[in-house]
Amino acid sequence: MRDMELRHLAAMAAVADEGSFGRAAGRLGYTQSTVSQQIAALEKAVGGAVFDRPGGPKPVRLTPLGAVVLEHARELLARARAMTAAVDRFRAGDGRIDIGTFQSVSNVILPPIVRTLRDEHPDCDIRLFEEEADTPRLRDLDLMFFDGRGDGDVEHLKLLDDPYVLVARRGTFPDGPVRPAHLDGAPMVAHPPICDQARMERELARRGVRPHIVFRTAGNESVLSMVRAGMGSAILPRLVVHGGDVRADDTLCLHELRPELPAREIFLLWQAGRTHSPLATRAIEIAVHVADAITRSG
Amino acid sequence: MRDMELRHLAAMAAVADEGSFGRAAGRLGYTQSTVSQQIAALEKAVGGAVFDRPGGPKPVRLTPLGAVVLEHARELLARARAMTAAVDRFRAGDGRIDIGTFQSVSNVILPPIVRTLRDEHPDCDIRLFEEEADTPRLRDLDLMFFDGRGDGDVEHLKLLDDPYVLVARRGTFPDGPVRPAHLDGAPMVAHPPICDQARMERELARRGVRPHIVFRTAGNESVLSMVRAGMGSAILPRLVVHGGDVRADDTLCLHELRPELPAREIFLLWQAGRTHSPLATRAIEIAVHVADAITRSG
DNA sequence: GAAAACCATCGCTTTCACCGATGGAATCCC
DNA sequence: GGGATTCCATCGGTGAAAGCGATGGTTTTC
Repeated sequence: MRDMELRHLAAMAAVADEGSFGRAAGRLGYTQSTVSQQIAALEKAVGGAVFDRPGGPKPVRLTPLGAVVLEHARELLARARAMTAAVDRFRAGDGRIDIGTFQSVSNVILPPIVRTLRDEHPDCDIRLFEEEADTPRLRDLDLMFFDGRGDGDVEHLKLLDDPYVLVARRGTFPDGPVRPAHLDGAPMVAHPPICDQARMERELARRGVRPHIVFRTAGNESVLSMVRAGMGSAILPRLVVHGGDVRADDTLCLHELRPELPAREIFLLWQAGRTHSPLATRAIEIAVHVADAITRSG
Repeated sequence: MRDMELRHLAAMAAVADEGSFGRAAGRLGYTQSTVSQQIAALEKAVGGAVFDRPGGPKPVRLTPLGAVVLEHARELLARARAMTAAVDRFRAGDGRIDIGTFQSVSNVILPPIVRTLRDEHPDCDIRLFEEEADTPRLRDLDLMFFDGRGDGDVEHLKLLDDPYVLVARRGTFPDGPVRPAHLDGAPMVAHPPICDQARMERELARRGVRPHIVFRTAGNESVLSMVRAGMGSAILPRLVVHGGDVRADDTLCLHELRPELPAREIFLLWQAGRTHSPLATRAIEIAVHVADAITRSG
């Protein structure tokens, strides 16, 4: 089996189609003698003649063994063609891409990326994974959005700074910037202390600001609802309140923080040393572009 | 696609399984450097890396392109294995055989042949074709039984002489041999004048014997029934009356012909120059053996 | 820092794929 | 029948490349 070659099988199929070594050679771009040798090699590999050669102008004819071989050969060749087609599609940018994400990115950054990818590659297969763990399984993903550099064998590309803003029920603070120090002891709603939330809280603490966290939830909407309900204020990355519905909400008020807190940084991560698919490469380009647009419009 | 080789795909699959070029080489019986070059060749063929090599003791890892390629490669390799398995089975004698036959052979010669073949090759696929035309389609058959040499590009092997006997209603003729001359003008039932029947009738005519054919039918049983019913006698090859039911039938009487008519000759035919399958070769051997046994017992 | 595991690369030899030309065999056509 | 035609097999030659062994560079492990 090791000494069977697709080339030989292709030659055999051509000969069977044409009924002649010479014509098959013409079709394949070989010499007649080459086809003759290819068939001879194939016959040595399978251990018997696959064609009867009547000699003279009569067409060659499959032997019973040849019929068995050809039946499988055609399937093999079809599979080989399917493979090159799949490779070509892959190289053109179709195929599958697995992207890890989290809420802010899912809501704001990812939709235009997905739309652009699907516009450019209608047949591509985009799978999104919104992981909840602190350090998700980058192992099985092509790309992952994350608000940190990641650790281990991970390469990162910084997409944008996502500055923290204060979201409060209107009237809680005077309009305009708020000093973080004013939040000391204030009731606050917050995300769980994972990812950048933890870093941000450490930064507050470093400045001696210890807000009173009255409720933690991972749901952005839940946080905002609690703020609306008067449960407390919230320090949120701007992307979280990016949607028009928050800015247009009269019961809520956005305040810049002065002096500002170090912004949450959003990165695109991938396993170090991994070769990207064309689709992934393109996704990275688009992500950078989208992030720039958001930063400029921010 | 032409420059993809099964060898390379096998190497790739082994590397993917083992996670290491060196171990894959060991499994395949190659050197590490050879596997390295095989993968390099494959990567040139598909136009991109199929493995990421982290370097050091870390296992190599499929690239996205590699995943696409491997998926198809495994199918190709499975098909290739299926092909060698099919070829091996064929060489062992399994497979299909198409045999053309006619009534006497179907009744007497073929059953022991089929039984022996099926005993030796339980998985073989024996297809029988009882053609009615005078010169049937040998083209699509592996072997054909026929009471003549055939014409055109046909090779023949004589199996046996099948002498003609006279079948008459008991009492029509005195027991013992009958002279053909006594049949001149006698009422007779006969097969249609095809195949050897025509030759036999010409031979009778050559001897000046012109029986009165009162009925022709292709069915052996019909001929015998008509003889039983007293419609006339019949000159039949001995194989036709080979069954015990005829000899044991008190209403019928078998007479030798003296001087005897030239026997019908039964041949095994096949298309000239065709390579036989092992199954066909074996079938020929068995046919010769069975024919000898019949001749000896006849 | 030494050792170990791993893959790429470089000569080198040998195999073999392919070509062009030639020869033998069967058929077709006058 | 004999020449022309249409086949495929084979031979010698050339160039590519498959495989090997040895070497070197890289990364991890201890």
